[in-house]
Amino acid sequence: MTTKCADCPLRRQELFDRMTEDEVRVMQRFKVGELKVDSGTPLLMEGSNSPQLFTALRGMGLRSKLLSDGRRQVVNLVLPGDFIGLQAALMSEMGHSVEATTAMTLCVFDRSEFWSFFRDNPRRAFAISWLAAVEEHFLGDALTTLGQRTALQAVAWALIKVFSRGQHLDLVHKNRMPFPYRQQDIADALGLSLVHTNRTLKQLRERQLVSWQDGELVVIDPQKLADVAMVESIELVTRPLV
Amino acid sequence: MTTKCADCPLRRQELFDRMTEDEVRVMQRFKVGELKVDSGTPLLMEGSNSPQLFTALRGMGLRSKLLSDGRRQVVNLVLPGDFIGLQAALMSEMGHSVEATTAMTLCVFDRSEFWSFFRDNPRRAFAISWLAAVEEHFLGDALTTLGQRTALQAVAWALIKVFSRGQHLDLVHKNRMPFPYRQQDIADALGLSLVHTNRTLKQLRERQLVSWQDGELVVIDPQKLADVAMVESIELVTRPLV
DNA sequence: CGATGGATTGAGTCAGGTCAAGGTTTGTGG
DNA sequence: CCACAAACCTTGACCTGACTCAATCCATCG
Repeated sequence: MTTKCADCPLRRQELFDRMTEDEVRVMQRFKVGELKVDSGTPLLMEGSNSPQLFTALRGMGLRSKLLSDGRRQVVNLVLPGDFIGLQAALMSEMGHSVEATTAMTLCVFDRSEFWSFFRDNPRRAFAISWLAAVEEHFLGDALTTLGQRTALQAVAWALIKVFSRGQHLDLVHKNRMPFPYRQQDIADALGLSLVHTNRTLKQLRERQLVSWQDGELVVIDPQKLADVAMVESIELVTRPLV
Repeated sequence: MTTKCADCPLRRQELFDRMTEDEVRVMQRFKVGELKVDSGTPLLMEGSNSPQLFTALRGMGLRSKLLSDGRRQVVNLVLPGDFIGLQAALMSEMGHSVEATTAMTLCVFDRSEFWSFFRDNPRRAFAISWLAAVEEHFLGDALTTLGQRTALQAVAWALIKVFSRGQHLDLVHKNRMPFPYRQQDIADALGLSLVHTNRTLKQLRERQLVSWQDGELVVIDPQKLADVAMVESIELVTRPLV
């Protein structure tokens, strides 16, 4: 039994823009099913032209690129509400791979329907472009982190960033949120070695800013962490859900 | 006297997708004028909500973000055909600043017309989203460069990337293209210090791969340069022009 | 109970950073 | 036409943040 878009638990969160009933109907028609995958499952491959597009409903994942010599760059994390396959939909090739880090539930859309969906629903089309622009914005920030921040600032930046996303998704309870990634994932996201990432986390722990163990992230003082990260504002911007 | 979209010199280049006559008319209606600026002129500021959007017609520029302590990250270069202000159009705030490096000529569009333009012209809307996706793709590559490549590979990557863009724009003649940036710009783009960028360029020069002086970039052996950069393919993907 | 995947820590090295000093070119005012 | 300044490029010397290599520890699991 798949979740009806009308009953979508995500749409209720304040993070996501309100949708008209019409839009909900349109989404429901576009949605062809639901997919449940185990942790570790690859969802899309870099360079592939997937026939399916997804929206993460439950669970977490990550987007990454592989270099020919095996080095890996984690491009972003995937959290509930994230649209997966935008590049495949618009261009026709993914620029990165996506895999499930935890078990995930995904809404499935049919890529072949994408163009008519886009053409006939300008408001939804705009929402999709909006998502692309947000991702571009995020990647600009990430680039700045890798290029300009020190390891300490970078790790702090990454953690405050996910934590803030977690807050908006109601994943945070009493400063705690589930964070099922490995240190290697964060290292690969920040262009740091595993060892140095580990030492840097230790430093943040000793400074009483964060602790991260057993898949749980605890941010003791978000503001102080943001200061270390040199992040100016952590404001809520509502976003469309697709 | 402004350039008519019908006579747009860019549209003729094979890099850009063909447009229907109807699309050209629509673009012409959306275009409100032309802007000429001197080198060094700021075009859009990070965080601003510009009333104007642009397409670069002639000249080069760059996109950058500033950190609160003055460090700068160059996010991308701006070459003819690039759309400027996408983020302002879709979200309502730029994630980076844009400035002219050389004198530039820009097509000017009215942001307040953007939504109706987007709504009434799904094919053009799709083209815009396509551009956003391409930018996202590029930024993923750039992130991988900063995160995983060595300084030598990174500089090689940056140079082969612009050179390849230059080729598609007919800026290259006999392996030479205009390249009006400062070494500091490239350093800021790659998260390297100026000094190290300079030494790295020297190495590439000594290896007979590239030379760059007096605002002119000469790539002696593109394939070898791509090898150093660990770039697999440098293929032509046509793109829409807005 | 050994095997496997992750986290942690120590020791030594190096890629890339910082500091500092010229060199060149271009533009400007006297 | 020259002197001076400003902007950029280049090189040397030295330093350090982050990397690599290598153990060790700890859970989980078949």
